[in-house]
Amino acid sequence: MIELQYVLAGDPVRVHAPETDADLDAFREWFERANARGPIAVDTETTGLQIYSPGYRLRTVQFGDANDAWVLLYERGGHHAEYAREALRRCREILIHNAAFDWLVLDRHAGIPMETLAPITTDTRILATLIDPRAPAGGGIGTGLKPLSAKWVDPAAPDTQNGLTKVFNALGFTKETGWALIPLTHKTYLLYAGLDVLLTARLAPALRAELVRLDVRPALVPYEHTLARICATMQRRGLLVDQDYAVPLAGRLAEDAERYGAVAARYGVASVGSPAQVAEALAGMGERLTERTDSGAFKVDKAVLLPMADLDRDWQRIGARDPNVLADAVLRAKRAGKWGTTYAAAFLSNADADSRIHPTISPLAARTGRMSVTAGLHQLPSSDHVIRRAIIAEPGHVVISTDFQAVEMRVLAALAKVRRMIEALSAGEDLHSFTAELLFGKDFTPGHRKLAKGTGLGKIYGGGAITIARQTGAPIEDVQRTLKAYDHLYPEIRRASSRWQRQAFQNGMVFISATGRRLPLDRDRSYSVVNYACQSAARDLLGQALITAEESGMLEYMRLPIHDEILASAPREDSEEIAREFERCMTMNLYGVPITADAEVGGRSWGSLYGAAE
DNA sequence: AACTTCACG
DNA sequence: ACGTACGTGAAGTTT
Repeated sequence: MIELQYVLAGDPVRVHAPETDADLDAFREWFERANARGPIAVDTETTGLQIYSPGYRLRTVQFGDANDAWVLLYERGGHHAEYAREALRRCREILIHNAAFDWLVLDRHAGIPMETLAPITTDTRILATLIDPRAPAGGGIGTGLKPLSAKWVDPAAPDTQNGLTKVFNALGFTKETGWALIPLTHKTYLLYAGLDVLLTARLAPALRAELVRLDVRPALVPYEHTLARICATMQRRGLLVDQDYAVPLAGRLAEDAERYGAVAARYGVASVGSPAQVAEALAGMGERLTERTDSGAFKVDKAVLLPMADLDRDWQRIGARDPNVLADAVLRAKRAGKWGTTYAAAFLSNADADSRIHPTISPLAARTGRMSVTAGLHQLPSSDHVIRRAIIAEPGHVVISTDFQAVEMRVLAALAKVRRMIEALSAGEDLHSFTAELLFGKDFTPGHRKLAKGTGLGKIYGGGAITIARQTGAPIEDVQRTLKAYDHLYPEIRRASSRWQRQAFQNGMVFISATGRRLPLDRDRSYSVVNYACQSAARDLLGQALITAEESGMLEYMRLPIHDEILASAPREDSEEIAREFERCMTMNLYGVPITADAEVGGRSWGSLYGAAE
């Protein structure tokens, strides 16, 4: 037995790594007692983060309570692996920090189905996020094990991840390769593996006490754990990449990027990704750059370059000036480059041996509670079908996309009790048309509706006339007039904004959402409370829809949540019926305001919903 | 690591 | 008193 000592918050703690069968029996004895006493903290060490990549290995499985950690050398197989699996099957209650990762690792590499662990798991990361959802960049301490342990367990608790990186480097490995290459019984590796469960075990009661102290709605805890399980199930399933389509697509886009890059090079721009080079070359051609970035450099983004290339926001010729050839080349080179690398090539490199992408779906990611998805799948171009065409439904299936209709506006109407909005929505009216008619009369144009829509969204985001004008393309005077009329028409929005800001100020700059979620506000932009309230409540409507859909047996078809949409893959012959079921699951009522959903049944590829042939 | 840009809801 | 676009993930360049 390898035995290591450490001191946490003044208490001596022990890390044990069984080597012989007798050592493993000692583990089993400890486990039986600890398992009867209370929750067991669980963690794994693996060769990396790409759970579905070939050659991926589960190296250790750790079990622990507040004082003892046991690091089982799973990689050695035999009894080491058997004892770990047996313990996992026998656990009554477990604590994991960021459970989805370990669920999926153990599901894939230890044969422990996620479905057996999820119902007995408390995820300390979920608890921490319900206390403060902010990332360090957003002003919070973050939800990593290190910062949380420093705050709640021991300010001197080591940063086990960073500490290991240093060890890796000292051994001649890198941050990436070290996880796979470090000798299994390296003392620091075992110590830190053990500390992670000791810290998690100590974190859980502290976080629970804080949730009680802050009076956070208890129902949020099981709700978030259910969503974590549903999202992890979708992650495990993954999405199919059409290799035969994606491979040539990546090549074609790379060629396009190179061709347009060569044009830019003729004008002195060696690298189109360098704003400084682009700005200098454009200035040298006599173009006047006026907009500046936060740091004072000249801005040369798409909004600046499109008009210079005489293109509108849809890349159509305006006919207002001679197009600047460099601006045009930079725009095209950058778009082809981004689409090629961030999407097409990434699909291929992210796909597993079965051509499936398993994006990390974080159900509780943004400070508003919104979900996030990796591998670019939340940001695929929607203006064109070429990229989405590469993602396909299962063989014999078609793609179904069901989305809420104008959900954030409906949420605003419900939360701010906007009388005329509620009346219109209850009568089944199209909200933006309704607003346009009230503002511009019966003969309002599609442009008027667009302006009404842009102003409504601007209201939710907290935008001003200038920004809304830039977004909608409408003249500033029209926008200013519409904004004024909007306030007159729906006075409850401004009143709710003031009320919510006041509530937040009186509650330590934390707004409590409709579902009881804590939403910290930035003091200098408290106006954003309207956005936070709407975005957060809309996220919880999607969360509820995911849960309802699972209860209706739809989970096997679900592939991805996308803020106001559920993407699914379903057998072609049942697709219409399943689409109607998704609509039912997403149809609900928020304080008397109908929340409605609309399903679209496509062909084999996601691109079919964006104009692709199939 | 910071900055800039670009893709989405 | 007035006005402020919100939230993400990913890639490339510069420091």
